[in-house]
Amino acid sequence: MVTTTPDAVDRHIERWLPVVPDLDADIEGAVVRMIHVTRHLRAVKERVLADLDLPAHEYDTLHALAGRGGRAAPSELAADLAVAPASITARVDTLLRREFVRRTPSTTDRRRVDVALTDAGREAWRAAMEVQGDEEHRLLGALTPTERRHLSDLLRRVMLVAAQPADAPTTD
Amino acid sequence: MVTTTPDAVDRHIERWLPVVPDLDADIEGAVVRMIHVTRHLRAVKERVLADLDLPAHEYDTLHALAGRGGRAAPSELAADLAVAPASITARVDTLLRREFVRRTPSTTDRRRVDVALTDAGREAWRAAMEVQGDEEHRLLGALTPTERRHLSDLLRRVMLVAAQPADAPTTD
DNA sequence: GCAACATAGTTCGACGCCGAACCTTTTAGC
DNA sequence: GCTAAAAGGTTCGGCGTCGAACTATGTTGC
Repeated sequence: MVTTTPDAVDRHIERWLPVVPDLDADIEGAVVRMIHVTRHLRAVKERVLADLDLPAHEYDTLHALAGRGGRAAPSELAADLAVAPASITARVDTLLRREFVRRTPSTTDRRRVDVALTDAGREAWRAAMEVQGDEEHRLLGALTPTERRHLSDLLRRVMLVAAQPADAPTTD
Repeated sequence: MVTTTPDAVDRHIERWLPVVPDLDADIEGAVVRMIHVTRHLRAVKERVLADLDLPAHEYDTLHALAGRGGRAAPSELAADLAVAPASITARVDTLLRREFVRRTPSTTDRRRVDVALTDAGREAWRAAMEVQGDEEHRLLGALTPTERRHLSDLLRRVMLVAAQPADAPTTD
């Protein structure tokens, strides 16, 4: 007996159960659904930002920059975005061409470089922010506030395990 | 008062609240955690499969193939993997080089092509299957079976909204 | 001081992905 | 039958990502 309509993942699991009998429907279901939801959000974001001529990865970079008050080192952006340093170089290059960002060498430590949001960059970010997150609200709107809290809490506990190395002692 | 240890996402939200005051901590928290967990799983999978000299995307392709009984059309794989048809051509090309797969033109409809798992391919898939999913179990092991069911159910409801177009009437 | 090492960023080469154009075969219309 | 449209795959060109090698600057130990 099912209290809700089956979704694509229920069908996915049903299809796989015969070939992998020892499949935990809840584990597989949760994982596959997280993958689908994140992929969906990314796709919608990409579509929505297309109207502003702003690829998602450029928006992400502006966002990370804004999160640090509008100026940061490439290495900081790389860490915040969980991306290779080489990618930051490339992203900043293209943001430079659109004048969304300035790249100035540090005077105190001449290895360092400072990446700073221009007014145009901050404006583009703000405009994208407006429309951004709407889809997240729509999706999570399927749940009540209490359920959302619950979901967030469950995921936090999963996160904490993820942050621990696989062979660490379980500190129950 | 917090019943669990704060995680990286709690810190993320705390850092962003000042700059985006109308931020729903539970929505943002759930979304960002899903993104982190899926990214983590992908990274671990990549590392684990590296021992078998099997990039994740090749494993995924073998997996999709196995899910269809060992033979499928490129277009079916593209649909199952949510990937462009051109990518399938490339993936099958490299799997061919490793003899994990056979590509035979259909005799009945000569536009069609049949991609089939070889014994070596099925064996590689099985070996990867063994180690695959361990990390999923470890992460979700942070929850009790009941909580996992609950998590999966909450995510299903989110999925169902995602599958609906944004402007569809909410069929409460 | 100076040699050895560490750190910050960039350049380079290779890879996977995608959309668009393309080729071939099949199906539909008449 | 024959032409027009549709369908299945592949090729092509461009882009983003990454790891590794490289350059330039700082730091440390003696």
